[in-house]
Amino acid sequence: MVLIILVGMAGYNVWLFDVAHPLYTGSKDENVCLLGLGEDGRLYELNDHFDDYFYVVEESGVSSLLSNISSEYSGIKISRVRRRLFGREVDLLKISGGAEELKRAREVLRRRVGDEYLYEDDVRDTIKYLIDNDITPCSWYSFEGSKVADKNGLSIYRIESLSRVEGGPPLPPIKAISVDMVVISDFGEPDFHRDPVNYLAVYDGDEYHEFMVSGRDDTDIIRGLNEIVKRLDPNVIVSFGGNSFVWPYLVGRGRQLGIKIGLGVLGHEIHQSLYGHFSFFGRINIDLKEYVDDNPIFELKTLEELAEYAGLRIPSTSIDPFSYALFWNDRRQVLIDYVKWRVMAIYKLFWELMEQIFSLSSVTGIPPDYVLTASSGRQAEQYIMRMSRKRGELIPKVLGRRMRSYPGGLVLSPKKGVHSNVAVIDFKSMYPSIIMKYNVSPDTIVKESGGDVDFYEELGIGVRRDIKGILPEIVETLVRERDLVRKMMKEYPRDSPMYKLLDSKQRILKILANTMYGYMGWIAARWYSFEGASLVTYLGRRTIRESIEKARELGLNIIYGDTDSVFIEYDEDRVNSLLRWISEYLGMEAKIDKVYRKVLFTEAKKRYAGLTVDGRIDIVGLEYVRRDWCELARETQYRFVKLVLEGASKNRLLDEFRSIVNEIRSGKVALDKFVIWEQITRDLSEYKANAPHIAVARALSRRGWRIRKGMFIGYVVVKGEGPLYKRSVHYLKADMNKIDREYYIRNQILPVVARVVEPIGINEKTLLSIVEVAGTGLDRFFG
DNA sequence: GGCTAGCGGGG
DNA sequence: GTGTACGCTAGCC
Repeated sequence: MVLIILVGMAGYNVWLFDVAHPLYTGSKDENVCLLGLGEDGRLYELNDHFDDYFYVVEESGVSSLLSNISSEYSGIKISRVRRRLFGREVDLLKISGGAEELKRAREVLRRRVGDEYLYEDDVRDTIKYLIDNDITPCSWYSFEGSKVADKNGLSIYRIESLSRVEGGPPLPPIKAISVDMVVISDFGEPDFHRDPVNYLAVYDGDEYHEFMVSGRDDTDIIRGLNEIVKRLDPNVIVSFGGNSFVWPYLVGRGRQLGIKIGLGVLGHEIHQSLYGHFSFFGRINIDLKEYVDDNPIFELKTLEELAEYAGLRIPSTSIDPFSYALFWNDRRQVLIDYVKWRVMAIYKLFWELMEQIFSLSSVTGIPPDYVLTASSGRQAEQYIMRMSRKRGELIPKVLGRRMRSYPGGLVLSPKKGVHSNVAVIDFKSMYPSIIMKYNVSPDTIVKESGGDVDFYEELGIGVRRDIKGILPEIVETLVRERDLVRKMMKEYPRDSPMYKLLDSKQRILKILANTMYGYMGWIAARWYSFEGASLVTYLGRRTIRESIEKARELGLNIIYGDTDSVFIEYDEDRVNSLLRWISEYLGMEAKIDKVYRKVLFTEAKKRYAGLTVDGRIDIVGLEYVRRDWCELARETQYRFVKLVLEGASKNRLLDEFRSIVNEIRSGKVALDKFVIWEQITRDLSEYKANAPHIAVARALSRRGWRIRKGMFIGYVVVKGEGPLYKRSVHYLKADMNKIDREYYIRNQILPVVARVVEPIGINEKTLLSIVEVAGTGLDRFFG
C-alpha cells in the first residue's frame, strides 16, 4: 500500500469483514483482497499487493543455498533483519517473493536446513497481511483507491491507502438469511451419496422460503438454494450446525448431482477453509452451534437451549434428528413446522448475538467467518500474534514438546455441616493479576538466578525484570482497553446498538485476559511455557495460603477455600482488615463476592450449597448441576437443599423422602425425568470400559448412526438382569413401563438426598430403611 | 475392598 | 485441542 493520492480516486468508509485472494483483479500483482460493506450496505472487494515472506536463521550453508535459490527463482528477495524471539535478539534472513517461488524456497530450506530454523513460514499470507497492516475485521476503515470493476453489486477497487476510522456507526446495514434442512435415511445416518435433501428452509426476516424433495430427486432443492441466495444476496448466512453438518452435506450432495453449491458472491462455489469452516466468498458464514458448543451454560448444546436463553418462544414439539425419518414418514407436517421454527429462531438469534460475534472478531483479529470455529486457545493466539508483531517479535513455532503436567490451585477440605453467615472472599482476576504483577511470560522465564531476575528456588524458575513480557503487556492492554470501553458505554442508552456492541466488547476483553494463563500452559500453543504456567499456579497457591494464615491470625474461622476464594465466618471488621492486608502486603485485590446466610458442606471439596443474604440458592458441584444425573434426581436434590438450608426438621425431610419414593413407585413420573445424558468424548473403538452410554451409542452405531465426538447420548435404565450397560436403552426407544424404578430410587434419588441431609445428621441407612419399607403398607408404622 | 475408566463441572 | 483439582458411579478382580 502506498500513501499517494491519485487523481480520480474514490474515498469511502468500509466495514471490513474478511481477507481473501481476489476474485477479480485489474493486474497480476493484486494478490490479496479485503472484503467490506459500505455505509449504504454496498459490497467492496479491495485489492492489494502483498509480498509473502518467511525467515530463516543464518546457519552454516544457508547463504550459499539462498544464492542458489535466488538465482533459480528470480522473484525471490533476501534481506538481513533483526528480530526478537522469546525476548532475545536474533539475526535472520528474510525471504520474500511470490507464492510459488516462496513455496519452492521453503521446501528446499526445510529439507536442507530443517523446519526449526524457519519462522513464520507456517502463518498464512492473508493473516500476515492483516497483522502487518494492523487491520482488524469488523471495524471501520476509510480507503482510497482506483476502481477496477463493478460486477453486479460488487465494487472492486485497487487500494491506495487505508486508515482506521473511529466513531463511525456501530455496524453497516447487514442482510442476513438463515438456513436449515431435513435429510433422512431408511437406515440410520443420512449419507449424501445416497440420500437426497428432503426439505430445505430459508428465512430472510420477512419471508419463509421452502423447498421440497420430489420423490427422491432433490436437484430442484439444490438449484433453489443457489437461486434464492443469489436473489436475496445476503451478507450473512446463518445456520445451526452448518460447518459440522449442513454445508458438508450440501457440498457432497452437489458433487453427487453435478451441481456447484455457488453460495458466494457472483455464484462463487463454497469451499472448506481454516479450522474446517466453510467459506462463501463475500458472505459471512455464521454457525450458531459453535457459539453454544463452547459456552458452558448450555448443557446439551441444542438450538432450543440457545433460544430459551435469548427469551425466544420454544416449540411445543422438539424433534431429535434421530427421529426425523419417523416424523417425515408419519407426521410430516409436525416436522416441517418444527424446521420452520428452527430457521426463524436461527435468524432471530443471529441478531441477538451479532454484536458478540463481531466484537470477538474485532478484538481477536479473526474474521467473523471462522472466529467461532477457532478454539479459545487459537483466538487468544491470534491476539498475541498481533501484539508480537508490534513488539518486533517473531511468531514462534510449535516443535518437539512432550506432555508434562504441573500442580494447579490449592483446595482446602471444607468443614462439614451447615454454617451461618459466611462471607466468600475472592481475588479479583487472580491469574491475570499474577501475570502482570510478577511479569510471568514465555519470554521472561529463565532457569538461572542472578542479574535482574526474581528467582523462585522452590521451582528453580526465575523471571527477568529488565524487560516486560509479552503476556503481562497483553493483559495490561486488555485491562486498560476494558476500562476504556466501560467508560464509553456510559455515554449510550442501555438499549442502543452501540451499548450492546461495547458491552460485548468489554466482556470479550475480560475473557481474553483470563484465557492467557491457560493458553500459556497449553501444549499446542505457540507461546507455550510450562515454567510460566507452573509459576502462575505456584504464586496463586502462595497468595491464598498466606491470606488464609493471616485470616487465622486475625481470629477468623475458615470454612473452605479453592484456588482464588476463601469462605470465612463473617466478622465484618476482621474481614475488612484482612482485605486491607491483602491489598497492602500481597499487592493483590480481594473483595467480598457474596455472603451466605446458610451454607452446607459435605466432607467433599468442590461441592456445596448456599442460601445468599438476598435469598438465592447457589448449588455448586453437587448432582443438581450435573447432566449425568436424571432430571428427577436433580430436581429432588434441589428440594432437599432448599429444605435443609431453610432449617426443616429431620422428620419433615424423612416425610418428604418417603413421599418421593412413593410417587416414583406409583408410576406417575414422566419418562423424560429418567433420562441420563452423557457425552461421547472419543471414537467408539477407543473405549476400554463398558459404560451404559457407550453401550447405547454402540447400539445406535450398529443401526447405522455415525456417533461423533461431542454427541450427547440420552438413555434410561430398564428392568432386567446384569450390569447397567446391558439394560440401558436410548431414550427414544424406551418404554415407560419397563423403567427400572427401583434402580432410580436406590441409585439416583437415594444418594443425592443422602448427600445433602447427611451433614445435618440423617444417615444413608435411615433413608435406605424407608426405601425398603415404603409402599409396602408398613411405612406408616415407621419414621 | 481396591483399583481403573469415564465424565462433568468448578475456580 | 486453554490449564489442574476433584468427586463420584460403575465395572472388574
